[in-house]
Amino acid sequence: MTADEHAMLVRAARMYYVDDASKVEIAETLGVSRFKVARLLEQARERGVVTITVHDAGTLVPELAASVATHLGLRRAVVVEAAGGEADVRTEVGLAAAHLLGETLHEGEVVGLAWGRTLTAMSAAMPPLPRVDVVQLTGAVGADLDESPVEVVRRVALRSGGSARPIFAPLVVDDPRTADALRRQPDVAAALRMFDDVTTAILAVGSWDPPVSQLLDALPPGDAAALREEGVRAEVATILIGDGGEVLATQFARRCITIRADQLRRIPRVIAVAGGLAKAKATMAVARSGLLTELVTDRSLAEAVLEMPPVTTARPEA
Amino acid sequence: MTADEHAMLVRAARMYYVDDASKVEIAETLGVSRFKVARLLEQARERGVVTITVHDAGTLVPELAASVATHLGLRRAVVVEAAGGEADVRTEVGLAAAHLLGETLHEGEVVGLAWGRTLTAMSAAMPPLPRVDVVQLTGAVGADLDESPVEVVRRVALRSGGSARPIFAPLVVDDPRTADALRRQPDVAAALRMFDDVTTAILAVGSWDPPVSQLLDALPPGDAAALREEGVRAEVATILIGDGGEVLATQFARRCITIRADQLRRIPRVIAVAGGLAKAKATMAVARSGLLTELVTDRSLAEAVLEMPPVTTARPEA
DNA sequence: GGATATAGTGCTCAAATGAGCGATCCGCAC
DNA sequence: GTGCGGATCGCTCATTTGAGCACTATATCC
Repeated sequence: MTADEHAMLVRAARMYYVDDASKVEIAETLGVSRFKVARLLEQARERGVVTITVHDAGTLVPELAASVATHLGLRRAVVVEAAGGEADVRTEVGLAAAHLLGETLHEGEVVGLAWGRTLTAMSAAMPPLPRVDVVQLTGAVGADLDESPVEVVRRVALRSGGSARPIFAPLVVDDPRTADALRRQPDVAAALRMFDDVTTAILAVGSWDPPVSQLLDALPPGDAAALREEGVRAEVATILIGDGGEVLATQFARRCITIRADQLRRIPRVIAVAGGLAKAKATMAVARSGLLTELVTDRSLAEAVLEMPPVTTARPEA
Repeated sequence: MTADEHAMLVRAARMYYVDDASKVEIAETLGVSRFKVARLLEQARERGVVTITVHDAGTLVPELAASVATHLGLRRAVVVEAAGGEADVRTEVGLAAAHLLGETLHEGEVVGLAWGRTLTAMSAAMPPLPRVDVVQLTGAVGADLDESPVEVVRRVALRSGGSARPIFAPLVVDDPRTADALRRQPDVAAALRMFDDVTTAILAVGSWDPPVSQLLDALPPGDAAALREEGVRAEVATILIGDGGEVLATQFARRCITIRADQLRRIPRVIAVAGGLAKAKATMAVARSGLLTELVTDRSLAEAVLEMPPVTTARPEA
């Protein structure tokens, strides 16, 4: 093909697709028949001079969602399309979780929130909610106020008009004694008592292998290495989980201000929010733990967990 | 907008743009009127759910080319669109240079070739050429055989069916004495004699500030620093040039096996090939040197040099 | 309640477009 | 020259599509 032909291809493509000119107009401008123009445009698409992309990020994939729910023994799953990097995936999955809450929360519920970048994204996209009370399920971590559990709780409560019960205490402290003392703090104790009233909990999934976890990032290297030795592969709300879904009762737990697995198990609705291939193994482990009732995720994670053996021990129906 | 509406938008867009379904078909599938479908598709484009891109890389921009030729005092300029990174720009500009040669070389010419990644790209895209003899204008540099001047010469000669006269000697040696000895080598001497017969020379432009030059990369750091001190800002075929276009006669030149500026000036047609914003200043300097008669470049470099003061000292007509 | 925007919907009719077809042109073998 | 693909071109005719308009539902203000 000559340079002239190519130039004509590009010119026709510009006029048709960018300037919305009709093929007849283009034909007149270029001095060729309208049929020629049609053939040029056809070629332009074949050769990749013109590319048309449909961005389906954010679209629900109900068929996949149904398979995933069955496969993981959950009452419901939500699967969205997501493209791009980790941050984009988090935004999409967070948005989907926000929508899910917007559509399914009932007035008067008590919502428990863990934290993580995905939940930060969720709280940022939260639509108006019915009046619910919101409680933080774990202590606070990290210096970045914008991503802290407190902020997540604040924003969700704001959208609902209900009360917010944050926990102004560190998630992990140096020894069990300090943790006990903190738990006795009136404000903290009030939050912990509220755990028994939670009707819907929202959790992010942390992966330890590969390491995609805000908790893991925040932990002192010594702790992280020791826990990994003990078989930790995933975590939700600072509850540590092994590959087979077993909840690992570690000394570490005594140093954390957070909800316990037995408490979480009594909550009627527990939603995990996690996207991206890297979190697939961890999400599978969490699903096996039987702590969850629902999952919000993206296509890549959904397809990955469907490749793994199904979860057989379903959580009892609510 | 609800998630359902969004899903419908995406679905309609997929069917129309990807599967080439008619709006009537889509209307039937989705159970809405064809007008609704038309409006959905309109929205899809407005909202960026559907994006249409016309890739015009490689298209000539004749208006710019004319301005650049005038501005730089050249007989001709070729300007192409190029998008993407440095490598993409080199490919496009190289392709344009290859086309230019394919269209303008005459049988029996003697073509002199310098080297550089742009010229490597050019030689890779070379169309069949009339029978011409090809001579290498500089010694060889670097370990990468694929990018060596010898390879460039070989490929161009191959496309034309004419003879190739490579220079199997290093471009730079440690002292002038060695260089002299090399220049007396029969094969090298034959090439050097051929410089006087060259009718068309093709040169890449090396930039020293910012540093975008294969020569600069290949030079010992000591040499490079010293030459930069002497005011070198650009180079073509190892001829070193200052900001004002002055050819810098350095001791360094005596250690190089390469064409001299005075020889280059006697060649009737000297084409520089260079693309990318980073090479704009260097290309301008080379243009001021009066060594060139033509330039092949991309839009970004063309627009950049048009922002600089014009070249007043044109090279005499051939 | 009633008047008035406002957005969304589906219609008609004319213009734009695609599918398929025969005409034409070119390169090549005989 | 003659005959034979193969490619390209522009035609007709049926289908698809867009522009503009009238209609309806909903919200909003008086």
